[in-house]
Amino acid sequence: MGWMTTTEGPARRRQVRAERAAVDKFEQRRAELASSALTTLADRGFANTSLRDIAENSPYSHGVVHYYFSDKLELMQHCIRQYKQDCVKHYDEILDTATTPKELREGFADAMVMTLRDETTLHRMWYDLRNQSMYTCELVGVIQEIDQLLEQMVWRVVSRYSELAESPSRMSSPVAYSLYDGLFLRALIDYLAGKPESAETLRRECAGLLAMLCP
Amino acid sequence: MGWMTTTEGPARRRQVRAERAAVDKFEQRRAELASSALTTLADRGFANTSLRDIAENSPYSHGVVHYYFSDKLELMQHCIRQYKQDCVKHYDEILDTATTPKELREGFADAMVMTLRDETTLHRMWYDLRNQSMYTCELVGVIQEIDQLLEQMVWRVVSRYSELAESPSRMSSPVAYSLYDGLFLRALIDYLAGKPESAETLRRECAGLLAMLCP
DNA sequence: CAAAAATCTTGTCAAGCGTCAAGATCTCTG
DNA sequence: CAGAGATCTTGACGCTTGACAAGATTTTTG
Repeated sequence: MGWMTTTEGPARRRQVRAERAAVDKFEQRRAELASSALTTLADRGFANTSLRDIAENSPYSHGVVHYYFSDKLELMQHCIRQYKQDCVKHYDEILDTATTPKELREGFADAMVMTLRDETTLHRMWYDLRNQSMYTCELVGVIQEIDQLLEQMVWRVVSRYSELAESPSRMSSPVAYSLYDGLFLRALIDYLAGKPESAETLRRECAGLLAMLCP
Repeated sequence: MGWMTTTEGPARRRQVRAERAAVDKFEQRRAELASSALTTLADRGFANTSLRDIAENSPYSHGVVHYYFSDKLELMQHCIRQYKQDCVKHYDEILDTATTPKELREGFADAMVMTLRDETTLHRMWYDLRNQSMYTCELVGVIQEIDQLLEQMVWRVVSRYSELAESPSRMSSPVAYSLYDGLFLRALIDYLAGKPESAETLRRECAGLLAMLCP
């Protein structure tokens, strides 16, 4: 046994390494294209994004898309999964650092406002894709994954707040998420409609809602 | 003076009537097309609806659209305004009939559930169009009109509830609307994803939120 | 280094889009 | 009823789309 048998000589090992490298490269290209797609989707919207647009925002030509993805839909799915990985990063560290209800309340509200300001178009895209999933059943699965992730994030905040405030939450996890989602979506729409003050409004509302959920 | 001068003889009056009839007919055709457009948008979505699709759901051929509308966008705008007229009808009568907090709470929750069940695709379309308005600034105006209408409707319910419960509301009008919108949108997504039980969940949540807003 | 495999570019295809214009058809007017 | 005007159909246009295939180019293999 061990790693030096007749069937696993140096040649074989080299081949394995090569295969792994090839796979990695393949996945890396897919990631690259998906990233270009995210950029494009963010500023042009699902309805107005063509595969050529996406390729133009990448180092490659339009034909390459079909080399790495079978379909426009498959690209979209990969796209959304990729978005998912970054979308709740900031929030968890707030949970760890906050030690008082007030701190958590304001930290969370801050984070929401930052998200609104710094990732405006990215979240516009999220809502656009989620809407698409109401028409395109192939997207339902991936969208649900992210929705779940976001719900869990909100719930971690709410239940931690409940701990710190020593008061039980008055709402279930899905409801808490729906409410915060409603607030954020409204703020986003207003923000994009040319009302920058909606950011500060969102801050107050987020903090207020948290206080309301655990009186 | 009066209506029988030399310039306003029978001929003139007939002409006026004809003109009015022509105008009415013109407006009626626009309404007819807008209605077909609403049907089409509701089941195919903004991204997948062409002017030919719309014409196919109408008694006319595709060319006629450009006889009554200068533009696809103008049709959309007319469309949305038309949707607006029906979208909050049911709710006001609940306000008039309810005499106790419980009655209002359950009446309102009922109405929301009915809307979810009976006008599923129509409201999917509403969210689709509202999303489009984040990319297409020509739509912002009309969308805001409806958003305002919906907000006012929610606010009438909340403040009436506050009266009946003899307890001041803890939330502003925009916040109340955002929260209910969040609940409804979530229920709609789940409902369309094949979870009919989300209707009953929505009922409980709507009633619960009202109770929470005015403790 | 040469053959083979992987990767990328380019050009093409049919289909569908919004828009428009010419002319058929219907309706009203004098 | 004849002519005029309003209304509607039909077919066409230039363009974009997702998809694909043939071949150029690069990378890997023996």
